[in-house]
Amino acid sequence: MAAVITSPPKGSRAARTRATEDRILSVALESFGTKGFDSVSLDDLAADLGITKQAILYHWPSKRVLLDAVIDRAALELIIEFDGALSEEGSGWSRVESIVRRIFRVAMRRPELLGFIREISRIGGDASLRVTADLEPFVSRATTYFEREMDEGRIRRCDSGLLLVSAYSTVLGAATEVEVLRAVGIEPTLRSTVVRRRELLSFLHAAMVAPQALNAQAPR
Amino acid sequence: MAAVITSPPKGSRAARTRATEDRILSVALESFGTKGFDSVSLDDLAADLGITKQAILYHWPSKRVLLDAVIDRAALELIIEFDGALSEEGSGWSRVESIVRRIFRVAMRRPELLGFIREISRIGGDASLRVTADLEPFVSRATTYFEREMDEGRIRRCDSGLLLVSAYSTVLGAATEVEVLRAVGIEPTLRSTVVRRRELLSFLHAAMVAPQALNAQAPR
DNA sequence: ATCAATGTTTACCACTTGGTAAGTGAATCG
DNA sequence: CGATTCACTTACCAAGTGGTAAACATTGAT
Repeated sequence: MAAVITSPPKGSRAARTRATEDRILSVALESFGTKGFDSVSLDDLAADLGITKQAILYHWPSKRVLLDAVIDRAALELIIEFDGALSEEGSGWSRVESIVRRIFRVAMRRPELLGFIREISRIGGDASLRVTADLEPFVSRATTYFEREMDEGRIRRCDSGLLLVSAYSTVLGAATEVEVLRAVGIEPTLRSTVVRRRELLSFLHAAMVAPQALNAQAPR
Repeated sequence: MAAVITSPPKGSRAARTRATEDRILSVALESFGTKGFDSVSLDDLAADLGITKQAILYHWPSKRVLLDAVIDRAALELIIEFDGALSEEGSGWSRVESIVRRIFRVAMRRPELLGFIREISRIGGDASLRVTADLEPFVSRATTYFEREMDEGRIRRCDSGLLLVSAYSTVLGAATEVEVLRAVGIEPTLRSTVVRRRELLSFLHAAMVAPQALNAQAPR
């Protein structure tokens, strides 16, 4: 996570540099996430940005290093999107529900972000390690949260890591398999998304909520 | 689905040709499924096969046409893997359970097959259309099956297409997100897979089985 | 005004890409 | 047996790849 938080004087050269780097990272994330890392050349990227490829290589010495920067940016955005959900008010289940809704919202509005994570998983190697490292604080926070919920009996006791990944992959799968929807003749509409989200919440509720948890209310 | 079923005389030239084409398709499916279509050059492919790239281009006029052939092969294998489950004995739920077990088995033994379908989804365009067309008979069969189960009250009534894709993407997600597993510090072992499959079956059971269905038994 | 640092472009390079053309040795067929 | 078809290789090619070098324009400090 190399992102610097402190912002330089507005309008300064440093600020403008950061702005173009931001623009590059943003377009790269979009392209890598939807088309795949190898399918996007630096020339493609530069053309999309209205600059030359050498301008990109000025800011990062190679395409591979640029990818690392995009990974950091993607992880940061993911954490921003989801981390807040962990701090929200409410009982165990309602917080889970809130996380699911967030993931669906992200999957609908920023499909390239989740697609990018998936792409990184496929690239494997150092890229995977990097995203793992970047997301570690969030994962650790989520795990701790689940553990506490279990301790207090609001969630059925189970392996918290497994629970996290099950929930993640389930939601991600359900939220992103748009092409599969098309394969069965369903144009992905808002309505079908709502239906599937409701189904999914019911799934998760059945799987996670401890039977004796009376402070958690079943969905639908 | 251009695959010819009739096999020519064994040992004949035509048979040997079909054998190398088979070998090429097999390696291409493996490579495209794990590394992605654009990440695998014809030279890479040929090197893996111990032949030259022009030998590949002799059998298919372009990389894109080869992809179509690989799509057909992947769809065929998928159908072979799953279609039998629809014909199996048992009540509504036990058949669903059997399908889920099959998908998990495929995800464990042939990850590149599911990875390839996902890759095709990302490529989109004609490739997606082709896999859609190839899988249509199976999808239609599965949908019909679900409709009948609903009519007979063994599965809760809902949109059968949505049910199919929900089940598919949920299972696929849970079965294939190995890298995400690693991200939360879980080395994918046989045990963790078993646990996740059990969780998932419980998910699906809750979502699909009609409450009044007494002939269906809840898992675990 | 000057000058150095900075961000970007033009020009270029070695290498890889998908694809073509022509040649070659073996199997098949008359 | 000889001609031919077939499966494949060697030899190329034009376009595109990531990356380097150097020229160039703009900014900010002196």
